Amino acid sequence: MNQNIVELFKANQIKNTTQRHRVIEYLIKCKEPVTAESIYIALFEDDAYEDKVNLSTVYRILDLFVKQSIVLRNSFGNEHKSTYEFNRREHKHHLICVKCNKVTSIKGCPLKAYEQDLGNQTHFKILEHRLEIFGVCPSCQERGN
Amino acid sequence: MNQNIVELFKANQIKNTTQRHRVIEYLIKCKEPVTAESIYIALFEDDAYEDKVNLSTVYRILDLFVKQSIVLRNSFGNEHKSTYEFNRREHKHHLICVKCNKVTSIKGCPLKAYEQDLGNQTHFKILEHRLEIFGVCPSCQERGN
DNA sequence: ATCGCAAATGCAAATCAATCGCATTTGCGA
DNA sequence: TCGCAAATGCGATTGATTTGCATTTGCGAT
Ligand SMILES: [Mn+2]
Ligand SMILES: [Mn+2]
Ligand SMILES: [Zn+2]
Ligand SMILES: [Zn+2]
Repeated sequence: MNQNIVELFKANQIKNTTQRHRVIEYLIKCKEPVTAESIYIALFEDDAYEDKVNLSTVYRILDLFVKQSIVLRNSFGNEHKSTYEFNRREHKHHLICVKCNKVTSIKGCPLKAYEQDLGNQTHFKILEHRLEIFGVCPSCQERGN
Repeated sequence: MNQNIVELFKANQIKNTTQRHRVIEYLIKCKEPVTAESIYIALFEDDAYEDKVNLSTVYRILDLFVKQSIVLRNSFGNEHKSTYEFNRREHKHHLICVKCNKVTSIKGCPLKAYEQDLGNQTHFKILEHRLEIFGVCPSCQERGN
């Protein structure tokens, strides 16, 4: 029973259930965004617990976490499935290899000034942005094609 | 029978069927990205033709157009459905109102230099990027909330 | 520590976008 | 005009996500 997670839930008024605990514990360990299905499988295969967490429950838990901004939901490229990642509260973007689909996080944002200008020009109140950059990763370049 | 479209198809070795003609004709008219379903409905309601185009056919036609780069496929935010737009061959981004979901196209790209740097740092071969900016449009700001 | 009960979960069925199999139709080169 | 590969219509299917409902569980109040 990870005490940091208990605190996190308390701070967000989230009831501390076994299932929620396991989901967020797993997401915190993940270095890159994962699908609901892959969370389900990972928890299923985790020998530390005997029970598996129902897939609908995984979805319901993720919805809750996203609503509370504990977790971020993405969907890259034109995939019609979502991926989820623990919200580490750092503004970042993603670099995606079009060959192997590997997702790399990149910190640092080149858009501060641009957003300012854009707000002035369009009279939108700019809130946030999403930037995905596509390319071929070093390994895939080596392998050719 | 729009002759420009006939030429466009010929140039891309696409057989000129009634259904394809109607789909691209409609997309060319659209100012913003639309879903497959909304194309289907628009064609269905178009009094200029008696027949409707089957939804599967709309999807197949869109896949073909996307493969040929005549049409671009997007999916905004965390929507798990795609939108399509005629490829006007201009690099652009989208500004999306988080209240009314209106999508506005914005031309001009602030990322040229950044992509260069990023390629050098990560050794990825950078190919393209997708930038979506979220905010509140002027009308929604007026209406308050 | 126990109780009560609203909230959370499990399971199966439903939904929604997108895709597919197959019988029928159609565009287009010969 | 003909022949036929390619395209379409239509119904069934898939894959991701959501929902209804009966059962279980966490946790505040006793
Ligand atoms: Mn940024
Ligand atoms: Mn750009
Ligand atoms: Zn790669
Ligand atoms: Zn708006």
